[in-house]
Amino acid sequence: MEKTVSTLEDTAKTLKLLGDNTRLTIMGLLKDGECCVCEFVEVLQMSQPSISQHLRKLRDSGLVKEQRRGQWVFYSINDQHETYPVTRHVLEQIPDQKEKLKALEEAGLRIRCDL
Amino acid sequence: MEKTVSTLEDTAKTLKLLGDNTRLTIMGLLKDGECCVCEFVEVLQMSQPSISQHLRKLRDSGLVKEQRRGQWVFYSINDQHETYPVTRHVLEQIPDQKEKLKALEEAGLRIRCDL
DNA sequence: TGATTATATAAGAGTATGATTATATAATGA
DNA sequence: TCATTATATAATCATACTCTTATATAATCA
Repeated sequence: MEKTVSTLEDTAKTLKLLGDNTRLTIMGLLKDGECCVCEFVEVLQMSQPSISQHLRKLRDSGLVKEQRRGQWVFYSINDQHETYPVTRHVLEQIPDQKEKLKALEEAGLRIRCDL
Repeated sequence: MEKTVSTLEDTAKTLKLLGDNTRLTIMGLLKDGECCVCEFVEVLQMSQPSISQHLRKLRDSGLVKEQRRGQWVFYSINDQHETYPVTRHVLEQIPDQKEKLKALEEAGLRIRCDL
């Protein structure tokens, strides 16, 4: 039970970022591990630039980390972020997004990159 | 430990509302009990219409309730709201706003309405 | 090297947001 | 009833947001 109180301003900033269906879904997908951009595009059925722009906001704020592996860029949740406790709790309160990834996997579209 | 999972959309809507410094401060003030509009105006040092508009958003979404008592309108947190668990957790993670109300009280500006 | 795949960035349009100013409504009290 | 106090609403404006389209960058592979 961590009592890491963040500033009100930092918290508001994080909540604003999470307060968008697309970004909240992205974070929900990342809850179970990393994903690469094309997976978000596939799951969310949105244009690649739109996804990239959302990811940039999440990355700029530090909520997610990115790591390039070959031609892919993988994103993951930054659990070192100041407001991570709030983020994690939020992600525990929304419906699990795992099935969406499972559907991807069954369609053979899941990226398994072991570079 | 309630596991009331709300829809992702409802959660995003709530987070968006909380993701604003003014509204998050308002909710933080309400955490310790009801407040009336003029108290928010005083504490936040913002114009009355601006505060009213933020309160309307919070009320329209159901995050807060309003109750008129005489010439004052008191607002309080609606703990029956679908996404209340997330809201409460968020409010537990931000710095306490009690001192601001205490300052009001000491200045004789706190409304004690017993209608 | 050139073609392909994955991702990022830039520019533009349409919409939403949040503040201000002015005004309306509601309750109180002389 | 009229003036005052508290609050809500409407109109306006500047800014921020999110999407689309077009293009740039980066890595891979033939």
